[in-house]
Amino acid sequence: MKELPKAYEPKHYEDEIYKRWEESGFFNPDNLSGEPYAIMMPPPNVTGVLHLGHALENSLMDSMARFQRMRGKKVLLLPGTDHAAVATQAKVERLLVEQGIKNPRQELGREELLRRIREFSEQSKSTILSQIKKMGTSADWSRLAYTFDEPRNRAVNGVFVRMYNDGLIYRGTRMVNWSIGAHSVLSDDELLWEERQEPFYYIRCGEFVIGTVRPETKCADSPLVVHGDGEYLRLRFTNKEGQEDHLIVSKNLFDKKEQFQVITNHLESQSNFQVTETFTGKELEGRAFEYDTYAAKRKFYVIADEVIDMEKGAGAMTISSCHSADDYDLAKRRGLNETFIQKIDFDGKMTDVAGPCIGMTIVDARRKAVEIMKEMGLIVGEDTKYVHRLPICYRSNTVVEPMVSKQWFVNVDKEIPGRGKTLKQLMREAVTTGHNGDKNKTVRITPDRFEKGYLRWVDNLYDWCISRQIWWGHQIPVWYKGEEVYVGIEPPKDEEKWERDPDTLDTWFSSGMWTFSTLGWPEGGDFKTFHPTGWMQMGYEILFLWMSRMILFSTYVIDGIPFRDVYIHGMLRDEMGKKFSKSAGNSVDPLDVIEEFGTDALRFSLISGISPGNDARFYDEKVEGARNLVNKIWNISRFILTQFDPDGLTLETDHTSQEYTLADQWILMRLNQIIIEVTDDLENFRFSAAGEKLRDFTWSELADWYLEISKIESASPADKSFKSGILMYILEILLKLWHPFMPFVTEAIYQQRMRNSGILLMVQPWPSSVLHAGLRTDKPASEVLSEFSLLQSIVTGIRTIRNEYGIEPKKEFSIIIQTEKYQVLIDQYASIIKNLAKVSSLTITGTPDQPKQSATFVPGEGVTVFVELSDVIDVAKERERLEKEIQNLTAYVSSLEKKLANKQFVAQAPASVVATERAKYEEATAKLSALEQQRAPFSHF
RNA sequence: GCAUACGUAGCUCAGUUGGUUAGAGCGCAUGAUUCACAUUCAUGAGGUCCCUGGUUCGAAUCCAGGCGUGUGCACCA
Repeated sequence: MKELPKAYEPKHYEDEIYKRWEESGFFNPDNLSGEPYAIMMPPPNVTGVLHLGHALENSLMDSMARFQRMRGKKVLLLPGTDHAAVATQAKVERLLVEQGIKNPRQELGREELLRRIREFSEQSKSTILSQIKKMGTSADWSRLAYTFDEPRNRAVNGVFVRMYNDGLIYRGTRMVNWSIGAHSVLSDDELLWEERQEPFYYIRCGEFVIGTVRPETKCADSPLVVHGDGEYLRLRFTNKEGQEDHLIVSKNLFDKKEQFQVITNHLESQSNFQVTETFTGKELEGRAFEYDTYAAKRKFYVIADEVIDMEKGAGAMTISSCHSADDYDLAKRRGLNETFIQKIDFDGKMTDVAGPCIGMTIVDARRKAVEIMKEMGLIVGEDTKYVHRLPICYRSNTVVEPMVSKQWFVNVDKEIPGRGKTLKQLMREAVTTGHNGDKNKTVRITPDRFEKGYLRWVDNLYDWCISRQIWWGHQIPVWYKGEEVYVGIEPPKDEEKWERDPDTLDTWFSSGMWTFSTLGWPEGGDFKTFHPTGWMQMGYEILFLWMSRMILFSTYVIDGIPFRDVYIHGMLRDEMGKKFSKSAGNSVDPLDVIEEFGTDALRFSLISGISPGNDARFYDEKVEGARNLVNKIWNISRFILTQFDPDGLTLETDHTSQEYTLADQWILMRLNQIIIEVTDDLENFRFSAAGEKLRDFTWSELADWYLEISKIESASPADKSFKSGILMYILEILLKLWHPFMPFVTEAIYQQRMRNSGILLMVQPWPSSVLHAGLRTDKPASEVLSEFSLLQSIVTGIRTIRNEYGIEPKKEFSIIIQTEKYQVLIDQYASIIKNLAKVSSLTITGTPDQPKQSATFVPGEGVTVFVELSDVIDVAKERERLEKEIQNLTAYVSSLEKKLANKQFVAQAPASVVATERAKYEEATAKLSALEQQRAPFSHF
């Protein structure tokens, strides 16, 4: 075997290996056989760059894909990107503005702007895709999809038309969320809520006092609304000018001294408010008066309605039907048609009802309106500590305004013709009873606690607003000619006479079909083979945005579920637990990490120490640890491949049971257990647990013990040749087990092992849990394991004493092991003990004599070890050491004694538990008495 | 307000249906270096499993209450 470098250098292998995998064709399931198994890559934004979240997702999905592929499945990991409608258009528009194009939509027009966005995203697409390749993702690039390409457009239009014909899609005027930054409507689920402190103004309106954080909208409000059962007070006071004045406020506000103080202070009219009249809201209803707003003189009248919350503000409000969801509902309900006055336009500018504020932005208008109202004496109070939450556009990061507009919606509550169910019910069924009550068509969510949240979300769902006033996206397949409406996949015949709806569809409308639109639906082929997909993973933040829509479309369109399993992962945070973000300056570029530590190290550090649905921290030390592990695997392999003969005996054919040493049997049994456990963990998505078990086996058992022992047990050429067979066997399995986690290093080693013969590890069969037929032993596994563990205890016990007495490592000493039961065993493996513990002479005796000047320990029942220390023995120290051990053991024994003396325990606990406890007790007692015997001589000192 | 998750060693976290003298990695301490690996090895110190009560023969684990932290939803004149 040729020389291998001392340390694994990822850079020398990764790109080359990836190329080989790609060229092999095994990323493409057409070249694989077996049961189909598909994983759809959650498509990253086409304009995005790889971040840690992608890195985590790629690690997870690729580990799963590789595991399933090795298990003999026909695995399709389908890659793709998302056109991310609003986000992308907003991003490109921002860039264009920076380049001096003030209003890109106006200046460039639809076609040209689309061309620019397309150009930008095509360029960007290759970046993210090549970055995904760096992660080692074993995706089938020949099936690369894009949410905004032709096949996906056909699917989107087809589904839209079908839903329209089923009456599930309708057009209506509604209060919607308007993002001024994105210049588009958003669905409820696209809002982020941000807490802000903004002044809350008490404004007079005639004698009435209303409260608001939006004084700029108080230019054209009417009527004034009070609660019918609310109590209101008319207060008399002396104003700044020293004149008598009146205000009507809710009793609630007046009684809340701290709140009312805001008004008192403002009017500089301390404590001389006198209640002159009291009314209920009903009594006030119908009053009419004229009053000046900051913009114009207006007529007001009073109505009473239960929408008013007496606990809030002043217990009275005026209506802004076009700019508040509650007001809109109220106005609709009460038929207050004259209140639909638009004060803010879709660019976020004040309209011509705003008087002095016409054309101003909301922020400017607010400042100006307050200024004017202050001069007019309309502002009677200002609560500067008011905190409320504002909806923010998740894409453009600007405040979202409630606005009234005509939009397209998906009706989630309408019964689907011929199905007897609503979309809501379909979404519910898929995770509860199974689609159409079929248990085999159930989406299983891991961890299952997210199921509750999902169901609650489904139950509270309102119609989904799917139209967007942007150009970058699937244009709605609807044409208008006067009052006529045409909806179809193909344009109407005399197309030029029709006008197409300029709006596009919500990006989630297309990504919701991702599991089947990517498979050529409705044409078939791949769709038939791979749907429903096997596994999907995503962060909990897009559970509602994406998962729910995939379930909606799958169940409605293709009458099935989109995937059998969905694994929800948490978010990655920095060392301090903060979110990664560019603005916080803590972002980590996965490519930098790969450059420094290698892809395998990055992948393993992302996957270990995490649990589904919970956030995890990511920091350098974690990657360093993973890098060290990668290197350890490299060196284990280097040792085996360079020190032993790869072409010698094989375990499969040349080994017979008698030749196996205890260590051989032990490591093979442990390996067998690890195969079973790791397979089970991966089948149940316990990536972290699987990784930890493998790490522990690889490092603490294989490297630290078995490889060390194999050096000792390979003294003769025959023994060495025998060992080679075992080591090659273990190495091959080890590489396979590690492959899903660390595809590059394992493949690199495998290529060395196979002498670059072109055989790829990535398609080798996953190790089976059955012990190799070559290993036959009369001993049960438990006996092998416990015997080996005794040897380990003897070795570590000696090392401990050596350390405690500060004996130089080079100094060899003699030990005596007193045992009846294990004489043969210890004698047989004396050389291991001597080598690993650096012991020059080892005597085994059956007689319980204690040599003088020695330290003692009991590694297990029936064995006592004496370490001869002659001149270095420190009697006091030795006595103390033994004393401490005995104390520990005594406490342990007595706790077991108590347990076993408990009749209820013996009677009620399962027999196996009682037996285990009894065995523990017996062993501990035996150890204890052995130790006490050793202490006796010391007690004289 | 409602919901949900979390609270275990100095730090980051495991601990799968109740049965361990409660674990790992990192960090720390002591010592080792030609012989696969200092990206290494050996050894060690370090825990009121947030608190209180309950269920049970038995609780880090189940239940109730409390405290603390995070997140989602709701409210949003």
